[in-house]
Amino acid sequence: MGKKTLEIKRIENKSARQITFSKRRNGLMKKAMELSVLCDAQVAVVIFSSTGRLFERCNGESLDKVLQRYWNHLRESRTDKKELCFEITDIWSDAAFSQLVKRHFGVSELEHLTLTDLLELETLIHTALSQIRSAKMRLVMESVVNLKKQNNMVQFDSSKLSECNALNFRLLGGEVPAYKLSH
Amino acid sequence: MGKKTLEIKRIENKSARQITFSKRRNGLMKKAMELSVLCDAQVAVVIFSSTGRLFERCNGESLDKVLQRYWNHLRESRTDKKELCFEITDIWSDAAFSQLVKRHFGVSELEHLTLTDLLELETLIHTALSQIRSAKMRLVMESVVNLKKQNNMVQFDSSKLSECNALNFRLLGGEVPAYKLSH
DNA sequence: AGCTATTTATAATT
DNA sequence: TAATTATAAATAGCT
Repeated sequence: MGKKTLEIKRIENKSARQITFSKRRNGLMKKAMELSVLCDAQVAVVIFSSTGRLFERCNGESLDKVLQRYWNHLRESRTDKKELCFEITDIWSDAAFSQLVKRHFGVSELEHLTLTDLLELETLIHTALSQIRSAKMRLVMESVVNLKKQNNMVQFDSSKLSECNALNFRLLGGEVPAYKLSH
Repeated sequence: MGKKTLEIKRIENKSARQITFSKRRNGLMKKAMELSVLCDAQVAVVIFSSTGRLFERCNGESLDKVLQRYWNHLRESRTDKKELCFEITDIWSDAAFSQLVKRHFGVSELEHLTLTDLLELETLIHTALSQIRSAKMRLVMESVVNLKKQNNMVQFDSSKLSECNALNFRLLGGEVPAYKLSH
């Protein structure tokens, strides 16, 4: 499509490659737009240049939304594989969690969250998790100190606290801490 | 690009639209491939037809990987916004969490996870969270029963357990449960 | 960034 | 549904 047929292989000349990249990138984006309009389709294009620059294009809805749809598509096609050792639970059955989402994003359906929302949500969850763990750790440490003082009573509750802490570590893949509560 | 210039607007005739979709989709995918090879770029195309069918194409690496890169790109460009009320913490600073990832996916760097991995990870986290919460709840309930029996001692530890439980609910957006431990 | 000779993509048709 | 053809669009090489 030019004065000579161009063989489809990496253009070695750097500036020629840069020019071709710019021209063809525009062409691709235009065609993506045309396809979406003509055929009433959702089209998303993500391009990273060799220098790491990001270019994105999407019709109508945001790229987030299309990729969210892709994401859900993956999730659905994956559920029958049942690769996980845990049972798959519906996260929306957890009232506290859905309240978190509702408070932060004002929606109650996962489908209404965009990729950006999910990123934020992910950060929130991780932050909450680590805050919970460190706070819990602090409380347990305090308990250790206090229990050592009152060593002979309250055995039941110290074992419960210990159990509770160990559970966290097991579920999240860590080891039970060395300073086990004595009983 | 045909016998007549086609106006870029939705093709109303359904079968004509279907034919154009098929042709132009192939054309777009071909151009995406050419761009990636000629210019050494990563190109990902995601198309949903009006009937909901998914078509995807990506050069070399998997689509997952490119979208993962897009994902990371979003994450990076978002951190300076500081929209969150929580401080943003690096999830990899949490040893227990990184062990979970290492055990399940065999990698220790977030960048090596694909979208599919992240989906699995997300499920794992949610499952772990709800298991922790329900287990914790059960332990607290047991404690209530036992503490009521031994009502006059162990005040310190019952308040700690209560505090620990309340913390969970606050961080994760729920309400502190009604059955507060007495002290 | 523009120009133009060609190649490529594709709309209409079969 | 696949193949053909006439034409529009994209673009390689230059400037």
